[in-house]
This record gives sequence, structure tokens and C-alpha cells, in this order.
Amino acid sequence: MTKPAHRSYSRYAREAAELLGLMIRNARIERGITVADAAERAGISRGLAHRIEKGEMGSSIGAAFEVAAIVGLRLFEAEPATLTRHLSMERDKLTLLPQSVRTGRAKVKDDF
Amino acid sequence: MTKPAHRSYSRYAREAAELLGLMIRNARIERGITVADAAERAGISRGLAHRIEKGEMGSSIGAAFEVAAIVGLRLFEAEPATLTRHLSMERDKLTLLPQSVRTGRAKVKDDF
DNA sequence: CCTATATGTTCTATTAACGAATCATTGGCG
DNA sequence: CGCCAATGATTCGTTAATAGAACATATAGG
Repeated sequence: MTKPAHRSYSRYAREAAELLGLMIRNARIERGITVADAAERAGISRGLAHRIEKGEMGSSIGAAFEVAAIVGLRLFEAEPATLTRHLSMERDKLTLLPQSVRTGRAKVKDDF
Repeated sequence: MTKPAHRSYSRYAREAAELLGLMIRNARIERGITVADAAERAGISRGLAHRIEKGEMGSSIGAAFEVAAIVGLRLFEAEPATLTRHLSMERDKLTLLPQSVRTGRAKVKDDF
């Protein structure tokens, strides 16, 4: 590496990570699960689970999303079923969009 | 490390990561931004930006959320302002909850 | 069709995230 | 109050994530 990962984050990114951590913590406490237990069930260390709840930017997506799933937190949708539906929706949307960003604006997806 | 990070992920976590990547990609293309440009603006490599869009679990939260911010994707809220409000809301909720998970269920936050 | 650009993939060196262990602090319960 | 579990914070060795380059594959435009 030449750069030390990268140090500066936008305010939005930092707040989003912090919010994710807080939501995980709240969901975990509401379910009466300890950090250690949640970490073990997610297959990660207690320290990492703690850092995720603190909203540290270095944590991996997989670890964070796994803990979120463990504590029953639904990130984008109310239920997992809709998540799957949302997934295929985004996949379809992508096929309608130009595969590569070329000159000007990408074509507006007026899907209907 | 004793364990190689951790390999198995729940279906929900994997789908959530994939969905995040797809949403980032869609938002980026809609804005006519190249992967290389988005990566540079986020302060990360093109390869990492590509892997984030693929929904790989190893990517860091900071990198993913930064790219999301760059391409104008709002993860939890429609606008950044509400994110900040949501943040303090979650913070407040936490103070009302018991600080540590003790014996049985945590007290239900019947906040009203 | 040919070219230029964007995307996708693979490689290696290096850095930083991770796991584990330890200690301090907090707070609930008998 | 004293005990103990849970959290918070630190250090350190190991390993995996990352940057950067190089390469191959599309895809749009001239």
C-alpha cells in the first residue's frame, strides 16, 4: 500500500457508520443479548463486535452485517423476503442501464 | 489470528451486502460517474470500489459508506439532515435502555 | 471496423484489521 | 455493601484487506 488506507471520511459516511452501530446496539439490548454472545454467534471476536457498535470505519461489511442479522436488525427492509425482492429489482434496474459510463449522462431509467 | 477472519455468512448478510453494492452501482451510473472517478473521490483504489459494488464482505464499512456518499446514495434516510436527527434519536434511545444486558429481557422501551 | 474508454480480473508488497489476552470500569443483584 | 457479569479499552502477533500495476474484455463512437 502507498496510502494508509485512507483517513478522512465525509461527515455523512461517519454518521452512517455511527448510526448503524447504534441501531445494532439498540437491537441487541432490546433482545437481551450480550456483546460476547452476539459476537460468538456472528463468528467474530468480542472486540470487533464492540468496535462495530462504536461505528468504527475499519470494520468489514461482512462482520457488521452479520451482527446486524444476529440481533435481528433489518437494514434496508422490514423483512428478509422483501430484501430478496429488492435485490432482483436492483439487478433488473442495472440491466436496463448502460453497462459502462461513457460520454455524457447515463440514460435516465424511465422504467414503466 | 486463529481463525481466517470468518468465512460463512448468513444469507441475509450476504444479500444485504449485495444489495448495497447494487444500489451504489445504480446510483453511480445514474449520475454518470465512472468507477475510477468514484474511487478517486472516495480516496480508495478502483479495485476496492469494484469489489464494494460486487458486494464482497471483506470491504471496510468506511470505504463502502464513503463511496455511497460520493455517488449520492442515502442509505438510511432520504436526506443527510434526517440522518443526524436519527442519530441523536438512537443515542437517546440508548440512554433509556439498561447499560448492560443482565439477567432476563431488557426492559421494553415503551417510549411515549 | 477500428479506436478509445470503462469495466472486470489477477498478481504482489505492505499496511492495517482482526483475534486473543489482559486490565479497568460500570452497574445490576443478592 | 460486596460480588460478579458485562462493557470498555488497551497491547501485540498474525493475517487478510488494500493499493497499485498489469492485463483482458466489453462497449460506445467515429
